[in-house]
Amino acid sequence: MSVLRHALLGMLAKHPMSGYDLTKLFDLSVGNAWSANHSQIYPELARLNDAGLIRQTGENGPRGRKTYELTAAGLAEVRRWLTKTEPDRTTRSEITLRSFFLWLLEPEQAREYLRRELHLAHETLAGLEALEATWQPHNPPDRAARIALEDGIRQTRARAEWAQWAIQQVDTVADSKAA
Amino acid sequence: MSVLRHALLGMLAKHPMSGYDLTKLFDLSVGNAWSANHSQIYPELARLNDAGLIRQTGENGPRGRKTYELTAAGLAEVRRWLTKTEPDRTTRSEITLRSFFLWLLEPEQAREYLRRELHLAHETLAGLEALEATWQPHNPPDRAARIALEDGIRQTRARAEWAQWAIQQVDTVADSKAA
DNA sequence: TAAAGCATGTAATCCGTTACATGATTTA
DNA sequence: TAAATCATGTAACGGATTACATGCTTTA
Repeated sequence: MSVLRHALLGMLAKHPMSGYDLTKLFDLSVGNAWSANHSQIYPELARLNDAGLIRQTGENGPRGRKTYELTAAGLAEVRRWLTKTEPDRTTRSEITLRSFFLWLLEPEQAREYLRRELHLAHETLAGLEALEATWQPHNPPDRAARIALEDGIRQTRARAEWAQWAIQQVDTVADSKAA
Repeated sequence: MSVLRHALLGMLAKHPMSGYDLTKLFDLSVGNAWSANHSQIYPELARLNDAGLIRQTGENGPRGRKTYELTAAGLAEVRRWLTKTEPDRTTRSEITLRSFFLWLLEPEQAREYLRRELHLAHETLAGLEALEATWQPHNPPDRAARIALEDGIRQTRARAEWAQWAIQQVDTVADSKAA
């Protein structure tokens, strides 16, 4: 059932990796869609190994590094997950939640909150667009990553535009009161 | 620290409500931003009551209904949360995560996945826009809810447009291979 | 040689979901 | 009178974060 399980299998489908590599990936590209800490990853890798969905390749490296590769059963399992199970589509956004309660603040405080979100969204967007600019996908995994990146860009842009719009709403109401 | 705690306080700021009412609210308006089950809400209300942030108003109703109202300390706490603490901005999107792994599927399976997301986003969008159309906010809480709703609309629209774009990407690659 | 980075693991705690459990009232 | 809805609670389990814990290797 678990998402992390299948995320790990999917990431190992590209090429063999260690728990450390996977942890770093969750901080970078994949991190825009899902995150996980090493403390969650290592035990899960051990379970996937026991289940025969991944297998440790050869020896441990000089620093105790363990590299895992996907097995045929593991690949079949990612594909089953992608085609036969429904993703959880519930979204949890603390940003949106907080906006429900902006009426509890002074207009200037509400504006401050929204301006900060606008600023942060712009920053994130700049980072993603910089990544996009240098991204010339020439193979299937990179093309898929490009599609995932595009989603991040569009979501972030939508958030920035929303914050801009919301600031105007607060301004309009504050103006009508001042008048 | 917890988000649920402050969500409950914020919701009770509008007017007194029972755990049952709050549970329903998490399924409706607020549900687009955050969700919670009654099994999580009831114990949390008991804790908030013990902490003096909310208070039970008068008697239990005929069906054992307990209505809670926000205390002055509770209101101060929501405001502190909104102005002095940072929201968690990490997004977890199983939809986006899965798109990283679309290269493991046949193009037609990938298209099917994206078409379904497109369809569902359109459905959600239609629902939110219908809500928007009937929403004439005349008071501060409703204006804030309108801002939150706008975020949901824009995020959902961005997701739909992304799915459309992604289908084209898959088509283009599939075509270039067929040619 | 000290700091930064590589590399893996376990334990405690918290949050969220699912399941279990009960009982009153309204409506068909 | 049976079903739907109102209404509240607890318990078990699983997933995620934070903290604890260790040790090697490369670089400044």
